[in-house]
Amino acid sequence: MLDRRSHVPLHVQLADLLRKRISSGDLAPGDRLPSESDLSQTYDVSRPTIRKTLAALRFEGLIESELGTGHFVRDRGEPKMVRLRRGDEASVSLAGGMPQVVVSRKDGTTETFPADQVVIRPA
Amino acid sequence: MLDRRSHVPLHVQLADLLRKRISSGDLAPGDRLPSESDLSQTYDVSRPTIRKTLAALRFEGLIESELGTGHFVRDRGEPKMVRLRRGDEASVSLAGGMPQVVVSRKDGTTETFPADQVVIRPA
DNA sequence: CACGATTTGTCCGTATGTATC
DNA sequence: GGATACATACGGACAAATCGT
Repeated sequence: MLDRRSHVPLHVQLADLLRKRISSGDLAPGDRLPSESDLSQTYDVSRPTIRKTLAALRFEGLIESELGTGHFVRDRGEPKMVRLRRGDEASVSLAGGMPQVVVSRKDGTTETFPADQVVIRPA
Repeated sequence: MLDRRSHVPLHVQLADLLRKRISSGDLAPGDRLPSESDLSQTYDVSRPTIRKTLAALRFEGLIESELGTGHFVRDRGEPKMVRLRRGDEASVSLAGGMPQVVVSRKDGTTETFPADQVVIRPA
């Protein structure tokens, strides 16, 4: 499972492992992950290490976390199409919780979208 | 400084505070931030809380951390301009270390850029 | 409705390793 | 060698939200 002698941090190893379980379908969208205590026991690492792992997956948009309930594999719908007209521009904001794409329109208005669900196209 | 009675987590309050010190120029590019122990004392929070704050700023590209040396305000050059022609599309990848903008060209080639230094424009 | 169990969120303290000066 | 400083990992404590009894 995890290699303690490796110089790769445990939370990174564990994140890779869980990413594979998700992409393979072993953990499907909507599924609840084992609780942090369970994960802590089965992988024999501390809860802070578990939480660091889950924080990374949450940042990547792979899971959602609900207080008092659990961590769930996210259902990623169709990527939202964002079209840029002449004079518009888009950038990525990493501030705040989740990364977001900020679109500044020619008329001065701005829109924001979750960065992991956006495809940007011209026209 | 920090409001302990607020329901906003301390590391979030502190991150906001440091972001302002950076954007205001109080902390200029190249400057070394106070050590984690110093910050821990001056803001009267634990070192893990300090580290959570600095990790956020590092992820946003605001600071760099060097082992054994300190945390430094990053010198952010001009944002790189990425132009999208018809048939091109751009998306954001959060997997791996730093978020990146992936541009898929009409001809099948792809380019990647650090997400925090990119402005996307049509044409 | 009340209570307790479960689960995540936040915060603290500590220890060890390693790189830099 | 010694002091300083960041990286990783462990543990415990309490709060807040949810759910079943």
